[in-house]
Amino acid sequence: MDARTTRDHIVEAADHLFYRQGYEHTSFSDIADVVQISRGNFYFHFKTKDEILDAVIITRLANTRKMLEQWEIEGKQPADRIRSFIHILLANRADIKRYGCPVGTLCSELAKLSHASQPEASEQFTLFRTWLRRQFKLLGREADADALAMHLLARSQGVAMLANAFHDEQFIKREVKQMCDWLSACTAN
Amino acid sequence: MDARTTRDHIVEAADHLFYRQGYEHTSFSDIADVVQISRGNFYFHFKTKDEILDAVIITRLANTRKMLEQWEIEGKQPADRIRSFIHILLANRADIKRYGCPVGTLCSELAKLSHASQPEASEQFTLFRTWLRRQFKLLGREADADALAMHLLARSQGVAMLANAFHDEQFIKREVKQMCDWLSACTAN
DNA sequence: TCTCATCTAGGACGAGCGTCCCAGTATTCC
DNA sequence: GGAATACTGGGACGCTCGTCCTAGATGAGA
Repeated sequence: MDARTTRDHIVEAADHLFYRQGYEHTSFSDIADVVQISRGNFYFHFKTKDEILDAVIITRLANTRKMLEQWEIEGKQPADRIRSFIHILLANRADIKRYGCPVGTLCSELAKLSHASQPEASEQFTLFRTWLRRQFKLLGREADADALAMHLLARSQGVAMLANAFHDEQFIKREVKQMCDWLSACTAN
Repeated sequence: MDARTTRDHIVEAADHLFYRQGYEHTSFSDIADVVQISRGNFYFHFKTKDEILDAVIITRLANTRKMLEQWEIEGKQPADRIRSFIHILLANRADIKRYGCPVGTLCSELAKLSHASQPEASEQFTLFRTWLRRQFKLLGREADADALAMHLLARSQGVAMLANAFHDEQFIKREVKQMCDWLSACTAN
């Protein structure tokens, strides 16, 4: 296990814990326990907790970019691609029910902490927003593409929030169906 | 200043700080500083931090109930009442932009902390849900009243989340208008 | 084999946390 | 006026936190 992999393990564990317990509620010890290294060793890889957060955010951004590219390849029609976005709610519904949306919950936590990395966390929303906007433009909705992208983002965030609050997976399914119907109506226009 | 008012001041300050900084990030000292009492004195009124949280939630629930009753009186038509709900997003848009929705953010924070009071925090959503459901029933949407209530709740949560992430008040205005249009379409059906 | 950079474990540090105690001061009621 | 009660301030407690130091292990290249 060389330096890179140890570092990667730390980031991976931190990513996992930040999502499930929140950033502030996760301590160095928590992460060290998961990775099975001493807290002292930890310091060699990351000087501060903020550094870990930044590394986690960078990783998440990279993963999101990869996922969006994949959707772009897999979905031949823009509508298919947008449906891929909508369906992450279904794919991750068990986690969403328990922990909410990883993007949204981190953003709002960092906002309350007045944390310097809040803008970087929001960047993940921007990634989705830009990508969705492009798809809607390809759908012929040049004029209101950004508004549609934001609208869809907001709806998925709201669904994640309530599914978490009520611990209700069924609600996700119902709303996903509605969003797909809404998308079809958009295409028809 | 008798016991009741001091206690009320503490709850009021805690409510304020929990919203702006989050529950975990707010310390006894933070609250004591605002209320201008010593931390020792604090202990006389509340034995634990959880007790304060419970008091804050109870206060919020009471305020919400009062607000819903008020809307019920002011709005003659169910659609007017539902519009009152939608318009809190506008009325509180400055705070929402900076701190998100007080209900949603507390719920998701407590969910991550696996806090015992998470269900009580979610109760606030239930209050809105039940109230909205009744209004939709009065609108003649007996069959899908609950789904409509949840849908509207989710949309407002999503709007609050993104407005906070992007620090965008304008987005709130756009989405509020859309929600009102959606409501009109519901009535027309 | 020796050297040097990389990596590790363990623990020290100062600070802040939630909690708790207690001596002292008001206030109320007989 | 005295006693009981309600309330307050100051500070102690044990703990965990993020941070930081350092001696030693490891391994690759000369």
